[in-house]
Amino acid sequence: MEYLKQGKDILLKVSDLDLDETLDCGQAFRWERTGIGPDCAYRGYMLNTPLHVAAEKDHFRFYDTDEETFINVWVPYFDLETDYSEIKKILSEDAPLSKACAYAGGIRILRQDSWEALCSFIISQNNNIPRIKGIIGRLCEMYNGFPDFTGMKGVTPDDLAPLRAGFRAKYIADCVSKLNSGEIVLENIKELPTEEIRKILMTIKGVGPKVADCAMLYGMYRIDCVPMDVWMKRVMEQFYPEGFPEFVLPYAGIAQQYLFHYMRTGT
DNA sequence: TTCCAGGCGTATC
DNA sequence: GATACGCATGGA
Repeated sequence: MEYLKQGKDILLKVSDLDLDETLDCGQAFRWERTGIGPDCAYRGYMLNTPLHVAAEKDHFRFYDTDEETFINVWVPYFDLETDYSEIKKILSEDAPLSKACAYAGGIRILRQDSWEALCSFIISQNNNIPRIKGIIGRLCEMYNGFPDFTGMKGVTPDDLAPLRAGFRAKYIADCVSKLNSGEIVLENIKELPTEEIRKILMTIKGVGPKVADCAMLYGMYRIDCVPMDVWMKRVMEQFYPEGFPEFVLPYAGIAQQYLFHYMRTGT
């Protein structure tokens, strides 16, 4: 990974990054493609830090981005200091994973904010991606940006009716309540063993194993977590009835992302 | 009209 | 602990 400043923009050179594969593969819901066809560009946010990013010939252009924001926000968000070539090399020892990596090798795991990821994946349950985006979009309209949970203190399901989140409104309210009371402190539990974090997150109404694993994988960078949705269950039944091979386990969450995308959009 | 969507809570055995 | 069923909403 290397970058240079060009006027107000930052130009990034990095391998193993495809904006479509990374920003539009169901791990984050606040990115909109602005480019037409091969002219690939996105606008979106990490919490309330905006970004307009475009893929150009041999680099990515981060429009109107100062160096401090780039280093502190976007380098970790896009996981730019992780060598995905090396990880793919390891994973490709396995046949199905080799295909999945070749199919969409530009996927990266986005290191999102823990609260934003938790809230987003509570909304994601039994839901489709366009509607998830709609609900989160209305949440941001309601609070003039993605709210911090402290800004939602005392919120009731009725208050959230304009989101049209359906039965998920009461889950969001319970999550907000537990975070504001201090019953759960995300910054603290981040450091605990994965199993303990999962158990704590699952005390929130509407957070089961799948949502908890998404919150950990995307919001706490626990890349050993494998969110088991309907697609991954099919993958596991079909290719890994005995579970992943041992050498995959440390990167199982990343493997999951390649396989999930391959299963959903590939052949 | 019916079915389904990156699940989960609840009831029941 | 395993298995069925309802759940809000909206698009196909």
